[in-house]
Amino acid sequence: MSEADVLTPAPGPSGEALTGSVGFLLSKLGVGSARRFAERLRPLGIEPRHLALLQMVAASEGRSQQVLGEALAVPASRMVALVDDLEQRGLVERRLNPDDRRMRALHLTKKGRGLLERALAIAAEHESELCGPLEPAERAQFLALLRRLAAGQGGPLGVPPGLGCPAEPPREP
Amino acid sequence: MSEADVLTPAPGPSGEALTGSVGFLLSKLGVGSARRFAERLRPLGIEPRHLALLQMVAASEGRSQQVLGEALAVPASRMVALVDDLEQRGLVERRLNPDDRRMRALHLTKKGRGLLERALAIAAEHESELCGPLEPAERAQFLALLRRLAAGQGGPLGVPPGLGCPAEPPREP
DNA sequence: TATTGTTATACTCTATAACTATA
DNA sequence: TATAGTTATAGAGTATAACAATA
Repeated sequence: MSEADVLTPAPGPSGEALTGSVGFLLSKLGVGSARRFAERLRPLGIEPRHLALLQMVAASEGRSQQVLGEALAVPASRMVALVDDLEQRGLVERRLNPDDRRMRALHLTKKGRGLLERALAIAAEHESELCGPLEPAERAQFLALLRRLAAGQGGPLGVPPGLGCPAEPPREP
Repeated sequence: MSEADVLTPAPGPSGEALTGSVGFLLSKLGVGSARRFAERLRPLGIEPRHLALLQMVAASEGRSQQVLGEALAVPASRMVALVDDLEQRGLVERRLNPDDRRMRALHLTKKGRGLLERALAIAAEHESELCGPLEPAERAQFLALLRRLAAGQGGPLGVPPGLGCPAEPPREP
């Protein structure tokens, strides 16, 4: 067959209209960043979704699964698996509430606290790498613009977006 | 039960460390933007992934499925379903290549061309809405910063990110 | 024998809705 | 009866690998 005719590396610019748009770049950068962050987190044995929950628990210890699930916009049945993961790794405890024994109050273990710290350090690293191409002033400006856009979208700010689909689509060849 | 104790609306700031980060906001904005874009596209009967393919076909008509699949980083078996969708809607044609009858050369139909134009108009609308909170100068600056970051990540620029997971997680209550 | 496109299988992830225990 | 949490079921979507036609 004629390689030059059919196997040309890439079929052209494919549409500057999209590849140069804010929406396209935002989506591409967001997905790429999330994927690399998940990879950085992997040595710790958790995924970004677990970190989101760990932070929630740390920020308001002793809450029930239901309350945290609502705050994270995660359905109850998924919360079970999420908390199971963290509990199996000894990062979080389910404590029975003596007043209402239907509820499980979530608490961080010492191990969980330590891991959360390490995870946040990794997040800071990731942030630096991500913003590497920008000067400090540009980085601050970029962050400010991102905040303006996020505010324009409405909705609760603290709710993570990625809980809807797997944090890192399997990539091993 | 004591509502004030357990049902407090949101368990606090939940971790400024993440919610204020570039990575978090990028991911959140990217996902949100993609979701709303998919909704805008729905009346046309296509999803963002179809638009990406339509653009590819338009940019280099007559290529084989395999070539386009590689350019979009989409595995062959998924290309089949993607092209099926577009063909069933009469937007794209599979033409047999007389020289090598294993290949299907992809061509846009007249209807496909018309729909592509409308979709691009919708994309422009979406872009304007997304950037609504920014002044024109800020918008240009923001786009420039996004491009710098995207360049820093390496990899082909035109490859869309969202083809890995469903463009719009089902949301009907 | 190698390659293009297709189909089939198995797997992962999710939400919905029963189910258990407490209230 | 209603609620917190759990489990079971079914559905969507994917990649891997077998397959058919053509080279």
